[in-house]
Amino acid sequence: MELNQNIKIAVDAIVFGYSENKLNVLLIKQKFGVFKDHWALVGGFVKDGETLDEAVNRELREEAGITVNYLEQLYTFGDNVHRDPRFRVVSVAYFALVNSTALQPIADSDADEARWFSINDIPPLAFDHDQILKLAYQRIQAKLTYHPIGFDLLPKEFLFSDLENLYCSILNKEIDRRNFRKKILSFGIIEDTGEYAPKSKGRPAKLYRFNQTKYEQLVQEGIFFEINFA
Amino acid sequence: MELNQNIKIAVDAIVFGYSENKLNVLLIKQKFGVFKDHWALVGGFVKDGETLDEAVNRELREEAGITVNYLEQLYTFGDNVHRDPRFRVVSVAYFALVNSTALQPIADSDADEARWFSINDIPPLAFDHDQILKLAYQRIQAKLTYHPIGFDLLPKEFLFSDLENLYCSILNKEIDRRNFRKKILSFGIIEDTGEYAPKSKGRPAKLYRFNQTKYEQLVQEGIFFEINFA
DNA sequence: ACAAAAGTGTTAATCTTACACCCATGT
DNA sequence: ACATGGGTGTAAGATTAACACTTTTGT
Repeated sequence: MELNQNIKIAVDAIVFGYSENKLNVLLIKQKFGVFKDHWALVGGFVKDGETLDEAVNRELREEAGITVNYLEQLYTFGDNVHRDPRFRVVSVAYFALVNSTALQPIADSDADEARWFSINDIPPLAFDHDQILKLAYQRIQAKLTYHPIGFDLLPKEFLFSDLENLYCSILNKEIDRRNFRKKILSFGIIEDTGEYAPKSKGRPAKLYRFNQTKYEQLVQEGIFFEINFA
Repeated sequence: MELNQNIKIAVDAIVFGYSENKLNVLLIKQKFGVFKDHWALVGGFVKDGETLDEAVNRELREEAGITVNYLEQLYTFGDNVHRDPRFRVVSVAYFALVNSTALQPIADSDADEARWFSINDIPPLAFDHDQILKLAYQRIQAKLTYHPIGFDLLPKEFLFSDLENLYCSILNKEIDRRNFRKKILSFGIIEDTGEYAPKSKGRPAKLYRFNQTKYEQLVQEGIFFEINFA
């Protein structure tokens, strides 16, 4: 057994947020190294006694002062031996969603700067992070069509039109409002709060909330949340 | 940046094969260490200059003398810090399929022994390999219902009933033969060879083959191979 | 002629799609 | 009264699900 291995292991997180009908990605500016002043995903090396999950959460806290709502492993990037110019690094990439209310304050940041970028306006990224982001974007699109992850991007109470716009803007397509509403309501995982949105233009809109308990119950029963529409 | 990291990186492969209407998994007997004489997945440490893909393929060759038909990354196991009792190992698990004709000869094996086990008759496994196998089994079941991976488990020419049995036995359910045939044929990715199977009992059965070219063309067009049946 | 596995169509039920007008409020 | 966004139903079309008999061969 070759114990003389010289490969480092890192984690990276693609954090998606949603605000003002736009999907955003959290990036941090590199402070050191070849990629100094380039934007990059949140990430860093795993500590010896730390699980991968712990490492991601720690980096999210340290670099961006953020706690995420949803976290899943995305893919492990280790087929480009020179993805990091310093030495060989294998990176386990994670896919994260934050509630839009967490979008504003990027506190505790020990990175030079941490910012949200619209998915349509991403600067050149350090390392192979553009590739990782591309995969994450595909994942969020695919996942949205068979799992109700949209709620992890919205505030606790939201309008039906928010949900609708979220689907439209992430999937980049028009959807039929009536069919969408019917489908989502048919799952029975969101409920009317009885409240109305703060007054704005037009007819007042009902506020809805996601019913986590009901959701878990349905998952138990093996229900599949497929959303097919135009 | 903490360069003083003491974590090793390994790859493991869950190799599925199919023969005599049974799904099989390739296991090797451990030669050394705490788990000596336990069965384990094919796998080993990644070499410094080697990609993860190369590492898996090398291990498959060295430990089992096998070349696989389909290989995809499954999941990276790194949340149990003590999954290997010797030191910390993060393992990138791969999911592989081999054509059933490759099932018999396990040549070149530098493992004490390498054998196929029926999925229903798996011995206790070393490390956390039972957990990895469980995930791989879920993956093959899920994947079968939306991707035509069954062909990577069958010989080049096969009977419709082989394909039917493959779905039944992997998914553990009865299927309606007529509806199944209709669905599969509707994709247009398999074709009649014009040949018939070696004579056996009953009416002679046509031999079919998978049309890789047509398949890729359809993927290009964005067709989704969903298979829903009883 | 019979046993064994292969091959084949139709119908009802369900789900999906397409589509347009009224409602409640603020200005 | 009108502008704005919210809320709602129905009918045609497509897909899925349920179902059993005939064909071809070997024995």
